[in-house]
Amino acid sequence: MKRNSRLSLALHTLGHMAGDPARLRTSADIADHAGTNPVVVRRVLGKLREAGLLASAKGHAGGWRLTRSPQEITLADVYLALDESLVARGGEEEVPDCAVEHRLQKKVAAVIDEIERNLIQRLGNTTIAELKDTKELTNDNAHRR
Amino acid sequence: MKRNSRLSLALHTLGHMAGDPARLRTSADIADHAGTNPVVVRRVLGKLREAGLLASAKGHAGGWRLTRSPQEITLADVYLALDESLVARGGEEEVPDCAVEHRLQKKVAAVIDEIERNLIQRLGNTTIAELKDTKELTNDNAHRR
DNA sequence: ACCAATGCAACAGAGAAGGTTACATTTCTC
DNA sequence: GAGAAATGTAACCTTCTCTGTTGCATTGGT
Repeated sequence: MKRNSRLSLALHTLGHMAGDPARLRTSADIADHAGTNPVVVRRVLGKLREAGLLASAKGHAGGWRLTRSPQEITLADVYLALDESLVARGGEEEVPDCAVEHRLQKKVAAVIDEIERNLIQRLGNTTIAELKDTKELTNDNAHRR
Repeated sequence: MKRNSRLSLALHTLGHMAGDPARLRTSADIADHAGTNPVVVRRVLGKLREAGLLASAKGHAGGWRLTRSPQEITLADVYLALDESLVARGGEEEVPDCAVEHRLQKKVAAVIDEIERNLIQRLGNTTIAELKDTKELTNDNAHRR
């Protein structure tokens, strides 16, 4: 994994969870499958827990599971939960004294915002149920929300 | 400046050049105005020269100028010249053995590609002439291409 | 000849992100 | 209650990317 690995890791994990929602998975299992570290997994999945997509159980038989049906979790939910932006914003904080700079920032910001909304809307059209294992995928397109 | 500074710097500079296309500007002047370093300016503007948007003259009275009318240079031209991506792609090179990962990459890649095309199209609707100083901006919306 | 500019390579420094270790805490099982 | 197995979290290292900087060769006008 390299870049956007948080989002990739999150979606990858949720995709597997969607295939067997009952199973409780440990961060060690997940890290093993994803080729990364349990702490990294907990960092990422912790964000999803804050957003209410996952629940974690501490202690001996602890682990992670979905809190909703896979059909009710879209890629947009995950994207927003990580508050990542695939669309990179600029410095934003600097108020320019230069007129060109000022006009430029407004123009670019407007485009970026629109693109971001567009992105979220498109991500909202796919659920994590559509990522799970093939044999279960076929008879599942019926109950999309 | 912080992130996306190459694109910002490029657009900022071209915005000023659009206000007075005849004037030859040195990288030192530009760097001074933009609050950065002449070498950084040359790096960025060099990309724009490769793309044919700018010409540079070496030697004593050297400097930079536009090669086309400001109305004929869109933000998309600049964006593409820098081959930057506001939309961050993932690792791309890794071919996953995992079915979920594979399906995921295809889904995400499709969305990203569409967003990127959308972005470029929108950027193509604005020319650098629309960034220049206000007094010259008013009577200039007439000859948009 | 001299000066002022670009072109370019090499390196330093900051910042972000993943990876890693360590440890406290929780909870199940015995 | 003891111990094992899990999360939660902080601290640190490493790597990567990008900007900034220095230095120098080259070019071209005066």
